[in-house]
Amino acid sequence: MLDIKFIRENVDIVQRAIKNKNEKCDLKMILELDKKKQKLQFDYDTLRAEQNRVSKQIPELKKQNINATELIKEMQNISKKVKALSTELSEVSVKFENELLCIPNISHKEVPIGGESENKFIKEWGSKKTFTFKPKDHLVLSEKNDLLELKRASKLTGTGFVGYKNKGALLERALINFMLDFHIWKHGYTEVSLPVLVNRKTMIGTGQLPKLEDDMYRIEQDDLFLVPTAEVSVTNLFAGEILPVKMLPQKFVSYSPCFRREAGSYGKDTKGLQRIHQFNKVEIVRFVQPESSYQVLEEMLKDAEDILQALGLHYRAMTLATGDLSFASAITYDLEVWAPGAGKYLEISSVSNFEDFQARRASIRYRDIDDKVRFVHTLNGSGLATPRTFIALIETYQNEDGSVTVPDVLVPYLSGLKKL
RNA sequence: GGAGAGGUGACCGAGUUGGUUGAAGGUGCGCGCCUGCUAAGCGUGUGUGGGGGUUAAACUUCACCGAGGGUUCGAAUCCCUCCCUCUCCGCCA
Repeated sequence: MLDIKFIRENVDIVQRAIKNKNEKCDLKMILELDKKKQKLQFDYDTLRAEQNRVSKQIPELKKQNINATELIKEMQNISKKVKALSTELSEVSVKFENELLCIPNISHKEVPIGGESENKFIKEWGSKKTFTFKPKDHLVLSEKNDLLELKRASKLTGTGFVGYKNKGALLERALINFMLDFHIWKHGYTEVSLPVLVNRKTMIGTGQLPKLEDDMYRIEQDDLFLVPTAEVSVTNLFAGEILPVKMLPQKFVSYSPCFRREAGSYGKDTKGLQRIHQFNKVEIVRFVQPESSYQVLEEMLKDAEDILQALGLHYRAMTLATGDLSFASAITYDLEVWAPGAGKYLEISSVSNFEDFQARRASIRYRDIDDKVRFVHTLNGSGLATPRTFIALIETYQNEDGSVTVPDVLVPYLSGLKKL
């Protein structure tokens, strides 16, 4: 959420930000609602002050045995007016708040403007592996080694739901543990394991709602949502709190299943593990003071990169252009891992700085050394999602006979198994 | 799911015949003093958000005692709905 004061004073900037992110919000209406709300608030306050003042006199009069029925009668009118104003005010306020929640975050000045084609290359690590044979894709390799349970899993739920099996299940579990351990012991994150079912307020806090309701799985009976990422539960951990400054920074790593309806993306990258409705991910989240968030963003990018490097997977890093940037993010780096069998890069991690956008929505603040209360900055990054890591890994480490060599760092996590 | 208890400021905890209680008291924390030692004492200050006001403060006003409604001239206090926590029972892993 943006600060309404900022919006009032920077209408052009906000308008441009909306356009750059291809959002549709009626900024003009929001400003009108804002004005209307302010006026109503003023009228209400004035009348209430009067009401409070007189109401205090009544017990005084009674004490002195003076008849107050006249005065009370008078006040009945004011009471009615107060009620009417209050109703109107809360109606306008609700409308205003709802509209305000639909304004996206403003992108950082270094973010390229435009659609996906404007995503900017930052760097790459390693190089596309060369093979003496034609590399197979993950579907063929999985079939050959009995790693996945695709058809039967979709029987259970539907298309877009997958199962891991045999050494494939082992490998996926190994990846999760390896990544968790890496972030905990090498990067100093604290692990949290939180509910994957969250309420509406929580989903609003991180910015999934109201905009993306159609992309979320919802349990209608209880009005709960399945999280699309652990970011949601972890970021909202401090919702509504004012943290003492000594509690900052906080760095969390959390493994969770993620649920995404992927509404409107049917037919795109649907093969195997590429785009699925449920997958596992290890997520890193940080709460920091504003002045350090951009330095921390770089650190987090490196944290995600470290995993790929440890696994020996070639990747490149991109800065997402405004049109590709998520609603709540100010800047996002995407890591794209090379999948030799598929012959393309797969988005495997997003590392984002939300600045105070989520903190405002979820009201996550801290008391600074000067005793002022300020919003924290929140950041998160995938570190990493397992399905595409799985793809890149088996495609990269495949042998001509279709077997897969386990990279050294994962061997201990596979109980010494060196080949799939 | 059934029965009961409860949700007040950073924390603990008063406040239920509605009215100087935005909230006693305590703890913690800030500042000052005293004293000097493994600490204590004394004084003083200490919520958030919105509006007005100021160069900035001061000051002023409104709202907030789980959330939302209602009753009333007036509600933390009464009524209704919902949420959450705890205890016991049942059920299930």
